[in-house]
Amino acid sequence: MAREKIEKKRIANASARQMTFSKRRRGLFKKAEELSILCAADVALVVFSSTGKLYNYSSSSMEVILDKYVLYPSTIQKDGQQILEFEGQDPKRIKQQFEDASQDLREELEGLTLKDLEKLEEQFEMELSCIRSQKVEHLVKKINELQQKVTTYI
Amino acid sequence: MAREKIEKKRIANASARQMTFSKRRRGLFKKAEELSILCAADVALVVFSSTGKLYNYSSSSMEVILDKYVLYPSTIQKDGQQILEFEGQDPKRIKQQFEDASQDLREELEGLTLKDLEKLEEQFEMELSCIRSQKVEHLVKKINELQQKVTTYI
DNA sequence: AACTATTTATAAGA
DNA sequence: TTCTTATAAATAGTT
Repeated sequence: MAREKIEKKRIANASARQMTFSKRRRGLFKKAEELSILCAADVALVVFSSTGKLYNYSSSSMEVILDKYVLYPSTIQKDGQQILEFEGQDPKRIKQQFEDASQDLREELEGLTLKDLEKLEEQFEMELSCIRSQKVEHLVKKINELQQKVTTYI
Repeated sequence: MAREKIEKKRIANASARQMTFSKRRRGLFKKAEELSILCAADVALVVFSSTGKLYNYSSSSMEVILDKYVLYPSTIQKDGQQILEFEGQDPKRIKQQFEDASQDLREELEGLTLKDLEKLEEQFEMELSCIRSQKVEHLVKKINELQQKVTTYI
């Protein structure tokens, strides 16, 4: 896309290839970021140069996106550990996921020591309180909205 | 990059956002493929639309690239989803893992409805009680073992 | 690292 | 949704 059109195949000259890589890599990462911002998409991009150097971008947490990829319904389901994925899903499916997760959890709990169990318990309590505060926040928001409506119509 | 320049922020209108997503996604994937071919680079691209649909591209095997990413020397190994594997691990690391998981959870909770939150709460309570009963069972077992020892040595 | 002639991508309109 | 087209952006080769 410039002085001349180039063929869609590996650039033979190594230094030209390196230069093109450097320019196009920047372009690609910029486009990835723009897509994620403009369209509220979640984007993960991993690039290894031909010399093995890593470049990566992710609009949120790389781990979260890659986990989401791995656990995507049509993607091969290799491990059953994911218990936090339920965005925009059918409630029945969420329920099933939780039941599966519970089953997995029970199985995983078998081998743990008491100390492990106590740590886990503490952790779950933290997550529960996290959910509860979110719930409260949600309710507060709703109440404020109603309040707003009421004040508007008085 | 067309009739008008657009601001680098989330497109407010949903259908315009969808249209832009569709166009730019195609563009991004094309650029990713070009980079991999022209520059002999290994590229993995994962995109989730705001509606949760997955699009992905990889110049070779997605799994191989992602593994390479995870195992890359300087990549921070946070492992947010692996919350049940901590036997023999550094307590600080476990703590960090849990904090990361909580953070992820908080982020994921943002978009949920009250009903979703209530279901989640219920679920976490179930899992918590599951852990607790496991803990009790563990203690009972330990007590029985001690009892056994005591009876043996009397 | 900068420049610039072209090619590409794409926002808005049809 | 697909096509068209004016304009913005990316970039290949050059300096």
